[in-house]
Amino acid sequence: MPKLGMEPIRRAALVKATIAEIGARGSLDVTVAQIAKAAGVSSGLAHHYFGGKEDIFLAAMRHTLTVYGAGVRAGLAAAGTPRDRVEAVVKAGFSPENFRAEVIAAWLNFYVLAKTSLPARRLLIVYQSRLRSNLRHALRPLLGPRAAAAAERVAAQIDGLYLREGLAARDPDGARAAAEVLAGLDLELQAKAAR
Amino acid sequence: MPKLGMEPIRRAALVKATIAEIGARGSLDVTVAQIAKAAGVSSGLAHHYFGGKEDIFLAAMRHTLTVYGAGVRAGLAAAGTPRDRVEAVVKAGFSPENFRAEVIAAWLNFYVLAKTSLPARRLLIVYQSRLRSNLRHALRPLLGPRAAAAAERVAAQIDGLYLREGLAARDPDGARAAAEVLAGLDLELQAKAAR
DNA sequence: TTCTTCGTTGATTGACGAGTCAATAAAAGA
DNA sequence: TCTTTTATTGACTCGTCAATCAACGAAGAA
Repeated sequence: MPKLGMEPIRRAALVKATIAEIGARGSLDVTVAQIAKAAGVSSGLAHHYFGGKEDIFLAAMRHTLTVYGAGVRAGLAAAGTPRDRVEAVVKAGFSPENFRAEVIAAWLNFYVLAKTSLPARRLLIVYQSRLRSNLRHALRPLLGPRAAAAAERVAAQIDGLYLREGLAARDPDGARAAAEVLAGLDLELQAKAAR
Repeated sequence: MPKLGMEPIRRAALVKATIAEIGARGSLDVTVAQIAKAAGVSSGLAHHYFGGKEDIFLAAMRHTLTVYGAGVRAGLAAAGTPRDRVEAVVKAGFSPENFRAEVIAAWLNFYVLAKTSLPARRLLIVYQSRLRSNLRHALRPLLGPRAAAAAERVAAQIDGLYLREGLAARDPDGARAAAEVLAGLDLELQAKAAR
């Protein structure tokens, strides 16, 4: 059986299974055995490729962050105007890829993990910093010195909408959430114009 | 020893200890034994007065919600102008009483619990509904038909700021967070005025 | 005083789960 | 062919923790 080079395949399968299981059970108390089973391997193998449970979660977290980051970059690359750039950053967070029940449940899990795991906390802080940085840069041409404060508000809105959606899924495609944040953005622009 | 009427005292002590332990450990994996010890009683007693661990958490949740609700009502009662009413609702969430590391950690815990426990989910939904309702009513005189959308944005900002503060405490008295939300509120008012 | 009820303890049980380990099997290399 | 390396399993160990339970002490009732 053992064809060589299984490692990346297994790792990917386990990461995917981790997010899927968290979402499916709706619970964050997922056991290694459950994850392994969902990935079609034994629990021993999960420990073999990852050091332990926390490493599995961290890998899932990195994967989620990577997917999100790729979405942001793709959106930015396709954006023409500054306004497009802002929309790209906002919409990346609410894209069907990221704004799914499983992924949102995983995010919540990461916040919990970050309470006790230093690497997890670092990862989350990196994400938050990037999100704010992206928003600031995209908003700068539109709002000038007001960009920083506006970025904070928009970022908080995004996080808050994630939390709400995680509690009671009612916006499966994320369209409403994105529209809501962009409506808030328009307020920032109007306030600037009114000066 | 047993003086009569211990039940409410013990329940209160256990609820308080629950929130304190969650905050102190920084972890949401708090054991009944830890809570009981912090409350100065045995683990058996915790099971005696509450049915089980989940009931203890639910009681702590209800307590947190009650404290928060009382804060909102007190603020509203002291508010004169509509603007004061909005500020009261916002500031209640960031008052030193509610916006403490322990309480924020407890909130995160409740969100996790809500994923698996129906009563917990219901309680959180009640809270969210109340928050939005309070904001809508307070904003109505200021924004008219725009009040509902503005309330959603403000509520999302509040939740998002809680999440951020829970990750890396950097705003111990909540002053910055409250100011940030109120700055967002001013945008809503300016946009209305600019029509 | 005797009985009942409330308050309280801590040892115990039973379940569950993370992580280990010895064993097996298949490919690749010598 | 023989050996080494990689892949894989599942039983086992060890610890933890929620929940139970038998027992005890103290206050009030009869």
